[in-house]
Amino acid sequence: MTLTLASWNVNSIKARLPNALDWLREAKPDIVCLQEIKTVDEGFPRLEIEDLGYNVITHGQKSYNGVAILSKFPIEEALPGLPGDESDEQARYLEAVIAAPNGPVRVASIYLPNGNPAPGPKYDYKLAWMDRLARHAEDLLKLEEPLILAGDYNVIPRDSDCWDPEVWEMDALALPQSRAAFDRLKWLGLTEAFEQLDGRAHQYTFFDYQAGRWQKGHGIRIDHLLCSPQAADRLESIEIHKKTRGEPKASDHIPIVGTFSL
DNA sequence: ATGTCGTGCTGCGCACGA
Repeated sequence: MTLTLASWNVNSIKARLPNALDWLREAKPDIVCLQEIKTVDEGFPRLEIEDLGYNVITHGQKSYNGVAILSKFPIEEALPGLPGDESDEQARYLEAVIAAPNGPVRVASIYLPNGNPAPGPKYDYKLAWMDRLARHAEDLLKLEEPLILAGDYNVIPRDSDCWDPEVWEMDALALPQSRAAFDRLKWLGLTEAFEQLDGRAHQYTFFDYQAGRWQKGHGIRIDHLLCSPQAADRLESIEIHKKTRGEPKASDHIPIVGTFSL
């Protein structure tokens, strides 16, 4: 029995609906973590996606951000919002317990703040958010269950995860403090799926719309699956569905899909 | 230095975020 879990920043689910439906029909992932749905819950095209056999939960917001989880299996619990700051109004985190056939799997859809320009208040917010994520992940790891934190982390883990490190040197996605905060998640005991099973350089999940980045092959790898030991042990493959980026009206992000023997 | 998308209002072009 295998379980496939995907993460995809769709950059507006309404603008991306035809692309998303096509990809769901073709890739048939069991669980999908979506980011940047850019709509309130009521605006999410729930019926169209339910028609493909998914249960749907959303944590939406007007215009910006917003995350969702789609699951072919029942969703037992929905936990919107990252703990640790009651005053944070940005919809960037949605956690769920999913009743997979071989037992519960805990999943979170994560849209980590971009943080530019750095330094500045937006970068401070990014680092504070990452600190909250680490503290929450520490709690979740104590549960010792299969856990996958999937999303747009807005962190380029290594220089070889972009086409030109000099372009990104001063950027919030690649600054040493951002990488250190990402590393901290791994030191807690989370395994980054692509690094673990593939690890090749220059395998990108994002190509900016601007400056012909896609045409030039100038991308970055910023969408990641972070797995607890109970999930990492069961990780069988990891794939970046690059084809989606070449479709008309594509998202600037590409789905990343993990297969687990769970 | 710039490039392109998507959203929503100050609205039919602009500001903002990425």
